[in-house]
Amino acid sequence: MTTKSKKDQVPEQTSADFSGLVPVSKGSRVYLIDGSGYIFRAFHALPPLTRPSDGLPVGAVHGFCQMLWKFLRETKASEAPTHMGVIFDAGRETFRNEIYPKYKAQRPPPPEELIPQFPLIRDAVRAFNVACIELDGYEADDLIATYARMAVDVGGDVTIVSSDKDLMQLVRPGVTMFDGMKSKRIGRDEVIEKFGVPPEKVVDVQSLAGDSIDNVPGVPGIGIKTAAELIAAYGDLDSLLAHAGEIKQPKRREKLIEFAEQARISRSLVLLKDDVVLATAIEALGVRDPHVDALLAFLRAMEFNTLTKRIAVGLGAEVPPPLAVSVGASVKAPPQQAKTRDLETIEEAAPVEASPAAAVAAGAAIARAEGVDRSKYEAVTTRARLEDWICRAREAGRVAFDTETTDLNAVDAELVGLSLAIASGEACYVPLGHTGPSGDLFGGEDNRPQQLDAEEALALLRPLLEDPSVLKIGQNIKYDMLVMKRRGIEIAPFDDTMLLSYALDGGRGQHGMDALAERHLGHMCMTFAQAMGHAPGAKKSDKTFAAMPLDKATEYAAEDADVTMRLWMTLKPRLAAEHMTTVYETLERPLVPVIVGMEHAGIKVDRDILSRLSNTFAQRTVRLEEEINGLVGHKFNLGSPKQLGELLFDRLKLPGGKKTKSGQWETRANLLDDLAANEELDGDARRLINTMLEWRQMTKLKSTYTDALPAYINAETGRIHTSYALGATTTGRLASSDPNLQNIPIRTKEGREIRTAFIADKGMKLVSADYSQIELRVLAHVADIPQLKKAFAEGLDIHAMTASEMFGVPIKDMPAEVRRRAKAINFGIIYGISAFGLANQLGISREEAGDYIKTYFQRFPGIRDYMDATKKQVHAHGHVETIFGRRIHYPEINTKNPSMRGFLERAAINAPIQGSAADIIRRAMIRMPAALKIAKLPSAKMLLQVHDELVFEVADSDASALIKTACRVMETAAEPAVKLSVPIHVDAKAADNWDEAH
DNA sequence: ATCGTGGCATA
DNA sequence: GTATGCCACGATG
Repeated sequence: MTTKSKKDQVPEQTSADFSGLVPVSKGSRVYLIDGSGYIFRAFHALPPLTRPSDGLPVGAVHGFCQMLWKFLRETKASEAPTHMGVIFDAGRETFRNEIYPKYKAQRPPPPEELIPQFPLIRDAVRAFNVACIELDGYEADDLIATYARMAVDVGGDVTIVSSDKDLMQLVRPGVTMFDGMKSKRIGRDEVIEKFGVPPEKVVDVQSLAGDSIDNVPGVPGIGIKTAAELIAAYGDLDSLLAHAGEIKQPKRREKLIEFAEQARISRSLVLLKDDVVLATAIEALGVRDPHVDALLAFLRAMEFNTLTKRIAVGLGAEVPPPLAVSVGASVKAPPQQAKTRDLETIEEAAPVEASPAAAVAAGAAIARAEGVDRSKYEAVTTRARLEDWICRAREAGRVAFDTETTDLNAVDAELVGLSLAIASGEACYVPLGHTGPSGDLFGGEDNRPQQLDAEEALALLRPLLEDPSVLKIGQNIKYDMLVMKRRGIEIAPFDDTMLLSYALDGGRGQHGMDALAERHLGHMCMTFAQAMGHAPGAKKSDKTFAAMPLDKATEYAAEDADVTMRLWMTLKPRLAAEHMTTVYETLERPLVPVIVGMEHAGIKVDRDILSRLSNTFAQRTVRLEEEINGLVGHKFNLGSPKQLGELLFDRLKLPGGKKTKSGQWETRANLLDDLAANEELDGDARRLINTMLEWRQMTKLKSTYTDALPAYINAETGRIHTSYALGATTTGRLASSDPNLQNIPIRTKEGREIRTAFIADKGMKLVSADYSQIELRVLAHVADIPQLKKAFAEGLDIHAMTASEMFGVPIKDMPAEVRRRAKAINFGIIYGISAFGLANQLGISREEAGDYIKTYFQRFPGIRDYMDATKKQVHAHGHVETIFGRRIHYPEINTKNPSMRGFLERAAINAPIQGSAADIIRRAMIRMPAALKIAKLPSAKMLLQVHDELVFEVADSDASALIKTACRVMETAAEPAVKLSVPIHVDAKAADNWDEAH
């Protein structure tokens, strides 16, 4: 086993021992590569390139890989670097924006094609096994300055690979720059040539000259030439400004006096910070050999055929076979050499079929090679052992991570322990908060098992969890991110096996770990009950993870991390092979931190309002109950549909009774409504039914909402923190639970009262922004229905238009009933209409409903075409797609059971419509935090999503600005990936509570 | 305690 | 007719 041999080389485990870390000392040759510079150059200097199979833009990734490979080869041969790192800018906002808000403010956002390539390029760096470094709040240049200083301090030799003039201030003895494009060293002389002053005065010159690209103001009218002249004459900026009055030229003198402060601000912007507190130690930059398999798999997945071969040959590795190629993948990069062409031809000739691609097979094979052996897991209880695991995670560049807590609800959960896995079968558990076997109030303390102090362990783990060069892999990592966020740790970068499965296999089953382990690894995970069964504690409620003995906890927890790592190895390669990278990278993964923020924020709820409503509902319930008992003459359980059905249809022999499939009398509200409308009924029976309906409404509102919600108010925050499931629905919608805040009543007056309990904090407003008719608009677009598109373009009442088109009634003074029918039909269309369902909905005969549908199809023939095409597609391929490429599978679609098939066909018709709408709001949500930041709305927080509605909380004074930004983001969310052929409209309103805001 | 069923809240 | 989650009941273990 690799673990063993590695450990064998390290006889002692002490806190100072970081196997794999290489200290920097005299003679070290440290290479710091300006990653962002590389990216932009790769992007702009090279022609655009898209991945043949799915059109994902990958030009910058390709150029970057090419440049990095060339650089690695050349320097390895000539200069033998000892340390190397690629350093990236982390985000738009840095500490410089605090000094000067306009810094880099006018810089346009990166081109759309470049955005999905940023994470891929980081993946590439990791695959090359080069340290991949970034830090929130700092520019790459500051990190480079810091590493350079550290290296020089101990006598190392630094090369900064960049041609950015902003880095020239760092040149000094021991530090040179290298322009990879021109293959030219930049030393002291070259800096003097560029700036007219030596490197140590570059900052002074830049402070005067400013920089229009970065929006560094400088002093107007002074460029590099003049600045250099002045600095040469006066020595430095401060002396110059002190003696500004002595300057001969009047214009120059006045400007220097007037803009002295601006020059000083400019200096603080230009001066690089060389004492950043780093997340990645410089020792971790030690040069390592590439991960050959990972690198080649990555290049294959990107479909860089020539580059894959070139690098495979360069590494002396076997050229991996190409991935399974789909129909559209015949376009290949032209071969560059005769020799390459031969290889290409051989590859083309090789049989390529729909079987799993080589990378996929390889990943799955490793994941399954050895069965899960719980006895091999380690319980980590010493600092030294934890440091060893962290170190190995760093070396591997990735780690599966899982937390164990006291509660399934992440905002209430207390951390009990966490597990790590570095490779298949290599996993450990770090207990932190176990109470021990007799976990009662009195004896618990003494029985606490020996374990690391939580604070100490987290302090060691934080740099790993936040290390941009180590990928953290989780299963439903949203949960772990929330738990860690509450301890001040932001996990990044990450992958989520649940979301990988969701993107790949939506509709093919559940995406929980147990289901995935069984499906992909043939492994049955230990259940919580199994592990817990061995713990003492009479009451179920006592059985939290904290009480579990360490041996069982280790088996259970480490297995989770092990299985997660194996699932990642199985699923991640499929992403590229099955062309789901764009879906995962643009619709799934980026949503996780957004949801984490929303769940963390929660929404304020007024306990008193709910309690008052509960009382009102209780009183009304009692009165209704008395009335019903009086009418019936004896007591029965009103909440039992069985008893009610027997009363109405067996004893009172009321007409129109229908049975459910289990033989019970049906007593749904719909049916009771019809029953009450029946002329044959006497007054008492009618009163009974109507009272019963009212009783049901009252008890529903009370039990599901006003009684249940207060229990969810978090004691610390006073707010309700719902949980959003990201992989629960087949269509791409989110699901809300614990509590479900996506089904808070709105239709009835009494129900809507409940919404008044959802309030904004003091000095704040709630803003609700909702898409108008989003699904019908999507339908108009995907089915290409001219009348619908025209109606939306003109802002007409869409249901009235439908009614007018179908029944020939003028829109003006249209009877409400006519419009209601048209509305029902419109919804029916979205749901994959059937005469049976429409008849049910409208309370008309099946024949009449069938006629409506016929008329509808005559007036809008495109709808029938769309439905037929969708059915054809799903039968032929077993899946349908949203407009953004999300796939929804229907593996059972060809079932012989006709009613089942009908159901699946309707679901398949609905899925692209509901799913595309879900994707649109996902895109809006993903963009929202950055948009709020740019719009300078730090008080605004997104709190809730209700399928076509987003709820925000914002300072009173910013409400109207938020409405503007939120609407813009939501209305343009489909772009630029898809330009809809209908306008998208969003309504938004601010108020003190959710009822008034909606 | 846990499960299936009926019923009902939302988009 | 689509997509969810939660409640109470009543039968099961």
